[in-house]
Amino acid sequence: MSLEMESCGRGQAAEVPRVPKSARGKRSVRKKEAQSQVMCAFDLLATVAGKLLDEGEGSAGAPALTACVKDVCVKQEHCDVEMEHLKNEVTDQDSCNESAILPHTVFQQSVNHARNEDAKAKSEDQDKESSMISSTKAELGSNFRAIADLWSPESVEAGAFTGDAVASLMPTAAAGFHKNAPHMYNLLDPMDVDTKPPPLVSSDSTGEMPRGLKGVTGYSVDRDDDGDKSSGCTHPSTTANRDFKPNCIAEHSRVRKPLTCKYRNAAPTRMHKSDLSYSDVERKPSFRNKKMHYTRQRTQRSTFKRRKLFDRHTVLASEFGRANGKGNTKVTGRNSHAAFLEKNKGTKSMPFQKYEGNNSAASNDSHVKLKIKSFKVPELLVEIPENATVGSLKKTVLEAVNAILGGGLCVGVLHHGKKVRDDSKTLMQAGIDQDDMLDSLGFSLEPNCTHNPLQVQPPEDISFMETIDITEPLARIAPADSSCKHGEVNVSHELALTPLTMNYQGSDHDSVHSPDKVYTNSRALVPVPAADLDAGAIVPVNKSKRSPEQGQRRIRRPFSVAEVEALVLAVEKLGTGRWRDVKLRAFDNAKHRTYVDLKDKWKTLVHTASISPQQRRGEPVPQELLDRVLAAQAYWSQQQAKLQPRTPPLAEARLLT
DNA sequence: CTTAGGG
DNA sequence: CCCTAAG
Repeated sequence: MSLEMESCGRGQAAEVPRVPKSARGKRSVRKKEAQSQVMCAFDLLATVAGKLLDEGEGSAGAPALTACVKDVCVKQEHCDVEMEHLKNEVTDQDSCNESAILPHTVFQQSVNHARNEDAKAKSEDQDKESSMISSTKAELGSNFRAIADLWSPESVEAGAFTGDAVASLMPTAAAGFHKNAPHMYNLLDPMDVDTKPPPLVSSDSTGEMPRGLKGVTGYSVDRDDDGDKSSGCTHPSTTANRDFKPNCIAEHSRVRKPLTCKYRNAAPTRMHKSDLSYSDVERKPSFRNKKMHYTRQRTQRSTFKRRKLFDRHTVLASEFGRANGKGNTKVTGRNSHAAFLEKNKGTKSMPFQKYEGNNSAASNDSHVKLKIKSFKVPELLVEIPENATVGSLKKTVLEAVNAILGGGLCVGVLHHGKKVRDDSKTLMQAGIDQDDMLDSLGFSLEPNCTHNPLQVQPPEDISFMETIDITEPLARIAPADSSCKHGEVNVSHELALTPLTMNYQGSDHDSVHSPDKVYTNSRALVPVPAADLDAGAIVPVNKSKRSPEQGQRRIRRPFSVAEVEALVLAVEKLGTGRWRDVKLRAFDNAKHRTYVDLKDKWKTLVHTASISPQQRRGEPVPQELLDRVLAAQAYWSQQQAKLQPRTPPLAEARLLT
């Protein structure tokens, strides 16, 4: 076994609960929404906890923060995905799972369509696997979501899952940031259904740039078009699937509609307080968040093509462990090794501890404190190259776990109870051999990876990365292609998460809930700024004046090169005046990143491209991209100008005639 | 809600 | 990123 270093390119991020700001202005509304979100979050957690308690699922003895590898085995091809169903369904599974799965299902379909015959067989396998993964995630998701939200609110959203499904079907793309381009996940091409005609160029009605553009700007539209549209299928810069036309996408939208409706209609059920579950919450978007994602409205009312059914309903987690951005977002050895991923499933058991709220003094203060001692993730199937490094092992496991919890966690490796910090060491060098894996290897879930081992990645995009970072799933496919040269390690273990302590209040949706505190006791775990909690929690209806709660400024999330690349691609095609479309097209899955953000980013990009490299700061953006930024900016500005002077294309055409 | 711009 | 004015 030799190794290859791989840093854990992922950090957790918890996003400060925030109501989509698009609805700026109406603070009162925002407040209310946040409030609702918090309430729901707590209700959920409470529900989950309650269920578990009822089923006496507590494994008091589970040592927190550690996991044991119970089983290691080498397998051939794909992992056997055992779809062991969760035993403790926390709630209305049907609707819950369904909603969680839909996205993938749809995605897969389109992806498969896109694939070529020769890839068909493989595709099916993968498809199957993805499917299972999706299901698994859905299941786990429904059960863990509430908790997971504590760490990573966004990643739990449907969008996050979607990415994986697609990713697993993706060919092993070349290295480079492209691979992560978010647009690749957007199979749903707004352009295909968008009724809004392109603003500038008539020939652009199909979302294509005028041919002439090529000459003018120097960038190829074709590349963009094909690569982009076939997104989930191929690397944008790859010419491979050029011929592939995104028809499936359009279909997609259509297909989605019914599903969406289904989902929406599934809301009606009854449900008691005790029944209140995640799904329940989900079904009440209106209640939780009146202003759904901005992309929603238009969509819903117009074509239903969107599938954004969930809103973020988290408010507990907060940002933490933010890497200071800057250059450390790079994942090394990214494409170097193939192998990976997981399969997991299993039952989850979360030992809870319930104890009366001491301060229940407050009259009807029905607080209930729940202490989650640990989480158990029964089975995780991990595939790693024989020459995997500790780092890659961590990453792999992390990814598997993230897949379950939705991200926001880091994985630590313990050997004989001792933390193995050097990620660059090979398992062997670290003294871990096959035999060891059976009994002396352990994993720990760490909320924050600020220490060297697990490289820190700015919380950045949990959701974004989650969705666009197809690296992982991709990797997983590789082995298959290479006829699985690598051994597959089937690791079955328990993962104990740091305990969580929080207060939870009854689920009176109409009342104000105010979690006292949410925290985990492990160092560095999601420190929740009081503000955040207060934000959603306390919404003094009368306190007209300051409500800084809400005011929390969103955490800063530097755009990664991948994002920039996606942005550039989208703008090249759509122009600079259609941010909403750009958003939909390239950042549909990035819950954060509003179109305003994109617009702002573009603004800065243009600026950045104009200044000398020395003056630039932050993660350096490839000059190539900057050049494209300028080209696109120039081009679209020109178009803009053209239209301005009351020179309708037609008129011009006539003139020419 | 979206855009466009200034802060 | 935030905030606003406009559409």
